[in-house]
Formats: sequence, structure tokens, C-alpha cells
Amino acid sequence: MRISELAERTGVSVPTLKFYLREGLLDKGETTAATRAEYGAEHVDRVRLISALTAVRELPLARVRDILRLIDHPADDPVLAMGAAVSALPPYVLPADAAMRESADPAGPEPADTRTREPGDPVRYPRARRAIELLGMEFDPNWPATAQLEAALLGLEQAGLPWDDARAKRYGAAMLSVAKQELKTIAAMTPQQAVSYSVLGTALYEPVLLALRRLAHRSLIDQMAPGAADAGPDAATAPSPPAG
Amino acid sequence: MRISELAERTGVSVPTLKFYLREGLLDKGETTAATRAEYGAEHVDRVRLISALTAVRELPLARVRDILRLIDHPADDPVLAMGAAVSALPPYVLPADAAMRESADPAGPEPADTRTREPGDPVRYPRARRAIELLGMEFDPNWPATAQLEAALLGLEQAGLPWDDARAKRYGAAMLSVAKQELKTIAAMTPQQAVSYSVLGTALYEPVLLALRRLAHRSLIDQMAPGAADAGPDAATAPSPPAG
DNA sequence: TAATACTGGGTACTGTCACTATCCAACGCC
DNA sequence: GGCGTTGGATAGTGACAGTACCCAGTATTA
Repeated sequence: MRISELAERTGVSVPTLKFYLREGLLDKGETTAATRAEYGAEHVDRVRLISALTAVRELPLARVRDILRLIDHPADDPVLAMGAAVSALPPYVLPADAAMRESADPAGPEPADTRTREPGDPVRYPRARRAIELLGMEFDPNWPATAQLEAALLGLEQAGLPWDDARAKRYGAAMLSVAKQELKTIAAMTPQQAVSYSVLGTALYEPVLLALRRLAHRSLIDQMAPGAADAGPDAATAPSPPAG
Repeated sequence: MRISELAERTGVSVPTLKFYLREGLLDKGETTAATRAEYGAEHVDRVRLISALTAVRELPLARVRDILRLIDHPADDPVLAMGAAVSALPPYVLPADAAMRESADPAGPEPADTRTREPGDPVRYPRARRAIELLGMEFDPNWPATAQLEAALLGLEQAGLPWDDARAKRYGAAMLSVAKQELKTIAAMTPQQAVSYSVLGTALYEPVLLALRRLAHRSLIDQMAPGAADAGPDAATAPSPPAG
């Protein structure tokens, strides 16, 4: 098919497809003449994937590129691939970043104090460590998600939201249950498939989880106060003009 | 305190604080003279909150503004506030958006077909509906998270990732457990607090959940293949140069 | 054969975002 | 009374994700 058909089938405009081609996100079609190239089903799939990653996850194209590279040149080792995927997805945390921001204290200490740790040095991630060990998992400061957890917990703290062991256990148990389900699928795959699945899975199951959590909230609130969410709230929570 | 001290305490530069003031994200300090204003603890808290929202969630400032407005002018009704919060957080989905993209089929049908539904019309969200009803929750196409779920499931589909009832049940149960924990906290709050908590909670607990899921994956994989993740993977999953 | 429409490929431009930079006059403290 | 700091404003920056435009070669049609 030609580029215009590719555009039609994927809902992505021709100029944007050209842009993706230029950026190397999309392979060139098979050139049949100086101004003619043929695109196939694999191009459709690729564009769909890019769309899913940008539309659903709002990922910057640079990260989409990272993820596509992981899928195109799999690392064979799912742990490796997942680590890379985790690094490619928000929240983006540089290795020592979470610990660096530590210095912002009400007392107003010298920031130079905590910066004595070099970026390459092992950092402690105290909040993440406590949660991880509480859940019986092994604490590994080099696993990207560890820094992400620390940053997230620091965010909670700065916003004054509660975080305690009971909560950590509940959250951890829930996510372990989810993860078990996902890894059941992986076990039956070839390494190649597993890599692709773990990378895309991290990118695309997460929004599902979050949406379900938000739906669960609504559902539970309705159960708590039936009738309160009948007419009033709906009208306001889903404003008719989408421009809102 | 003066603006320079506010900057010091929060780790945000003075020009950036000025920018936040201009943008109305931050209240002006109490003016004591034409070129003098006094900032207080509430300003420190506000800046911390903005930082948490932008750094942890990578939210665009416009969304941060929405969220701050929700907290400043609470709707009294937590359901209302949560709906608004859900709308303010990624994945950003316009009400009819998920259903619109439906038209992108391999067969290549006329897009005009599905576009006969007007943006204000009720849309079906078939994937979301099935999942929601499977979990025994009430399907409400006007709840923002419904559209978000549909978009997320559509993303899975486009990427060719598995999604079935068993998975939906497992995910749903996990998130219901999390949601129950969170609402336990809310029940003991004043409406004011509840609003603030539900808004911030949606914004800031989500990254925690995702980080835990990623950690759980790693942990489970290590249990499956002990030793495989000892030296090799770590070195590569956490590249020493943060520029990666 | 000629006119027309559509490519592939390239360069240059646009709008948005989240800051930065720079300026200025008015403090305030020493 | 001099000098650094502040509030307030205007303008500029760099990254990002496309868009617009142009050209010449190709396919289709007249």
C-alpha cells in the first residue's frame, strides 16, 4: 500500500507518517521507484503501536523510540528488557535523583550536605527500602523502580498524604497479585515474546490498572452514599462541552 | 520570608517562583511595600505541592492549575471532586475520544460510519463496559475513568496484548482492594479534607502503585530464575551514566 | 501524448510549553 | 546615601511534535 492508505488505515496523517519515517520510528517502505514505496501490514502494526504509546501513555517520542528499540533488538533476558522498559516509562527518575531532592527541608539546611553523594554512589532510598523489605522483596537500589518508588513516596510526603506500613502492605499485596498474573503469561513464552510482552505490558497495562482504581473509587463511594451520585455529580463530572 | 528564602527552602529558583506567581499557581505574598512582599509557610507548602505534581507526575502546569483549583475551591462532594481530578490526570481522554478511534480497522472501513455519533451523544465503550460489569460495578459512560479504561483497553488491543475476563477480574480485585483502603481514610474526614485527599490521592498514589508493580515483577522473576539476575542484569539495567 | 494527481524526500516553519534573561524603579539596611 | 535585593513586567530560549511547503519523479487518466 502507499503512504496515503497507511494514513487512512491508522488514522495518522501523511505528514506525521513522513515525520515518523524521518525520525526512524517507522521503517521505510520498500522502494519501488524514485517516488514510490510500498508499505505492508507490519507498517500498520508499527504505526498502531506508536499511536498506542503516544495516545494512551502520552509518552514523548524519544521514549517511544527507546521502547521500539527494545522490541526490535530484544535483550533476550526479560529482566534486562523490563529494567530498560521501566527506565523508559514515567516517572522518569535519574538514579540518584530521588535522594537528591531530599535536601528540601522546612528547617532550610544547606543543600550541599546531601550532595556529597556522587551520582554513581549507592544511595539509600530509605522510604522505598522500608516498603520493599516490609513486603518481603529484595531491596536493590539499582533497579530503576526503586528510585521511582522513592520519588513517589517523597511526593506523598511533600503533599502531606498518609503512608504507613499497613497501606504499604495492602498496596504491595495488590500489585503482587497483578504481577503474578502477568508473569504467568510470560512463563509460557519464548524469550523474544517475553521481552516484547514485558516492555509493552509495562507501558500499556498500567493505564488499565489506574482506570480500574478510579472506577473502583467511584463504585465504592456510590455504595457508601447511594443516591448522592445520581443526577447532580454526573452532570458536573462529565461536562457536556469537551473543551472544558 | 522573602522570595529568595522561599526559593531556598523549596529548591525552586526565584525566576521560576516569579513565573508561578504570574501564572497564578502561587498566591502573591502579602505586599508590605512596592517592592517588598512577605511569604509564609502556606507558600512553602504550595510550592512543594506544585513540585510534587510536576516532578512525580510530570503533569503539565495547566493540569496542576486545575488540581490546585479543586483544592482551593472544593466542591464539597468528594465524588464531584474525584471526577474532576480524574479528568485532570492522564490519560487525558475526551468523552467520546476512545470510541472515535474505533474506526481504525484493518479492513479499512469508512471513518464516517462511527462518526455519526455526536460528541455529546452517549457512546458505548464496549471494552470498558464488559470489564466494569464483570466486576460487578455500575457502568457509567459519563464517569471520566470509563473513557480512560476504554482507551487503555483499546491500546492493549492495538498492541496485540492479551486481555480476557480472568485478567480483568484479577486486576479489578486488586484495585478494589486498594480503593477500599483509600476510602477507609476518607470516611473519617471532613468534606474539605476528603476533597483534597481524593484529588491529591489520585495524583500521587498512582505512581506508588506503578512502582510497586514494577518491583513485584522484578521480585517474582528473580524467584523464578534465581541467580540469573545477580550480576549481569544489574549492570545493564542501571547504566552508570545517567545520560542514558 | 499531455494534463493531472499523487508520491518520496527534503527544508523550513509553527505553536506550545515551561521556564530564563533582562530590565527597571522602588525599597531597606548599614 | 549608596548598593544589593525585590517586585513587576517584557521578551527570549530550547525542546518538542508536528505542519507547510517545495520539488521532481511517477501513475493515471483524457
